[in-house]
Amino acid sequence: MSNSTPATIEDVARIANVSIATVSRAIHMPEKVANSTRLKVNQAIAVTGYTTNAMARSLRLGRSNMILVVAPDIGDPNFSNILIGLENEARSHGYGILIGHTQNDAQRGLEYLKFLNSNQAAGLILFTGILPFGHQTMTARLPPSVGVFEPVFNGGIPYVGVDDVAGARKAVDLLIAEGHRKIAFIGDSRTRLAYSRRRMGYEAGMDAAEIGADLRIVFEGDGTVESGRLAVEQLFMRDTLPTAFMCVNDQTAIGVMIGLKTRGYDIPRDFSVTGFDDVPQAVFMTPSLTTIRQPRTAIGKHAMALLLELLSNGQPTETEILLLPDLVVRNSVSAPSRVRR
Amino acid sequence: MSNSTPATIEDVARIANVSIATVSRAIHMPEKVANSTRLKVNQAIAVTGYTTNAMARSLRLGRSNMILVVAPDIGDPNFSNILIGLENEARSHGYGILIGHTQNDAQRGLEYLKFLNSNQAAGLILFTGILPFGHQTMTARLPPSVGVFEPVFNGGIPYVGVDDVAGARKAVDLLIAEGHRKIAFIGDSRTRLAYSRRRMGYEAGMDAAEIGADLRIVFEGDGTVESGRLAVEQLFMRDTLPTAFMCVNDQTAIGVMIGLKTRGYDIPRDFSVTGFDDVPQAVFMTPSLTTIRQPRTAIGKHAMALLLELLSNGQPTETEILLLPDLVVRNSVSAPSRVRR
DNA sequence: CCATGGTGTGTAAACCTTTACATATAACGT
DNA sequence: ACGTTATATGTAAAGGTTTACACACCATGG
Repeated sequence: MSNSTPATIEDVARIANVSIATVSRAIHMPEKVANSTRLKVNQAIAVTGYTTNAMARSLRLGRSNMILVVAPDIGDPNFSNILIGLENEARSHGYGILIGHTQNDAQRGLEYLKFLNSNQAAGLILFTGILPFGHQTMTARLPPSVGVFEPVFNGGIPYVGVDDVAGARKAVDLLIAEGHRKIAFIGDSRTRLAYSRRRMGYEAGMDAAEIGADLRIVFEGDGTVESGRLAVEQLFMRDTLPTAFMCVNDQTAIGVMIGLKTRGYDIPRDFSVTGFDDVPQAVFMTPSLTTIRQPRTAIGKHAMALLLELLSNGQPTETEILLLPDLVVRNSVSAPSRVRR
Repeated sequence: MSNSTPATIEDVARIANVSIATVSRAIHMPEKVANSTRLKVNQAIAVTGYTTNAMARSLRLGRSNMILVVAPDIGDPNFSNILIGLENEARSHGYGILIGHTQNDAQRGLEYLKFLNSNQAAGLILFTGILPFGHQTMTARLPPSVGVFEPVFNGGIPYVGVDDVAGARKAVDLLIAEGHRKIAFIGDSRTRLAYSRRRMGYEAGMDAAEIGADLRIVFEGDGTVESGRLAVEQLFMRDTLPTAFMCVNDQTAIGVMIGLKTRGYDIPRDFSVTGFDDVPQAVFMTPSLTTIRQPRTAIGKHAMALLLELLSNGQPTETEILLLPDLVVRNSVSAPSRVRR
């Protein structure tokens, strides 16, 4: 029972008085063994406390039951919730999850490539738009892979993300519904494709409301808190000001709010602000931030489901799954005040 | 080269014209093989792109090179940074990290126990004070293990944490140095041992300043935002109020600040507030929160180093490592105002 | 009664390493 | 020259599992 070495399939076979092949079958193809035998085997398993040695199994099968998740930054607030979705889905199908984070370092990426090459992972989930494997990327033999959030640069890898255009549209539509016309978009078209798409949502919303280019203000930031603050500074130097700031993400929105508060303005009385992502601190801001919530757990779940399908079928059913994010209304948006500047 | 199946040690042996044993030795005990041979082998490895099959290796060696990290909540802001420390240290010693989160569910815990029993992990890092393996805990055969943050209930498992007493002492000393005498401690003696220790730091600081029991106020909360808010409500109903709130963690401090702001008070002019942990949103509060920062990455690094030592030595050098946390001074503390209430 | 087929089980090979042991060669001291 | 020792390499077993193949048995249909 509490022996020093774990029980093997052979121990079970001896006790159940069958061959090891039968034990293996009783476990993995129960319908192939007689009821009476299956019973004996199960009892023997209970007695010995046997659990199958995953290493031996993986070796024999030529594939592991582990899936590698590679992310540039584990600390990213998006990450942990997506991970929950990934993990739940994986576990319910007998897979485990292995996490690697590259910190955008090609050297570290290579280690994961080696890891993959040594067959230690059956599949790969990528949290970055570019393969983190340095210059060997092109020749790399990858296991079935799925991208999260962004299409992976090297074609042929399906991905699961969020419909950024539709999400951004929800934000701009809210502002317009509240009566705003002159709405600034504080964006970032360089770092992430998702950010460009959010801009598209903004433009589409403005188009739909037939708000002309003269009332549109687009500030190119870089998605950081500081860039939001900077945007406010810059816009204040110009002549015309918006009544609302639609920000490409929550970080930027936080920066905008800091900038506005520093200048003594009240949000949302003087200016409305929206974000995107719903990071954890969004709810703790004063005022709490109206934003677009990433369906993080769902993204994880879908990504893993897609990967598992890939692992069994070999062919992806879909090459792109976009989930619809929700608008979270909090206190940073109101109707524009009549008396303004 | 880009074959369908990965190269094995046999391929390398054939090309280098040596036996597989020599290849294995050239890799793992280079000093045991002649220079010329080593060269041939290395070339052959380069040609074939060989990487050793981790599963076969683990099977033969009877242990894996993976370490399981079990945490109740991956989303915990403390988690990701500790993970970075764990991961860096592990990787530099040839180990990989596997993450499991139990969501405090015994069923899930059992799955990890099975996982451990099947030898898939060489060691275990526990992020919880209790073994998450349900009632089987007592009989469980565990691999070398290290706790993080808290001593693990089942004795004999060394742990790495933070010196909560000293950390709390820093907070109370700051308040006293600013001139506060009547300092309330909003605590939680039930859920985590760490929280009791912080209380001890508070008492020690008050003792050292010779502040009597009549000026000490202790409110028992439960470490949540809501309990902080509640504490304010309750204390306002009593006669005497403190000039400063020392909170057992940042969540509680956030609640206290919300409570005070709701009543129209200004922080830190009317009341000073301190937290503990330095969660990410602490810096985004208005005012930003003065708190005690957990040395998260260092905790991870030390925990893993201790585990690796256990894995090689078998015996822990130390049974408890306490790291000293830093005081982070922000804007939620000032001298008590003369005119009050 | 025999041919056929289905069902349940066993035998043994294969997956890829590592390493104890054996062996071959070289170096050295006498 | 020969025994002794050190050095370098090879042979083969072992680790725990899965599964193709073979086999035994029984039922069915003619």
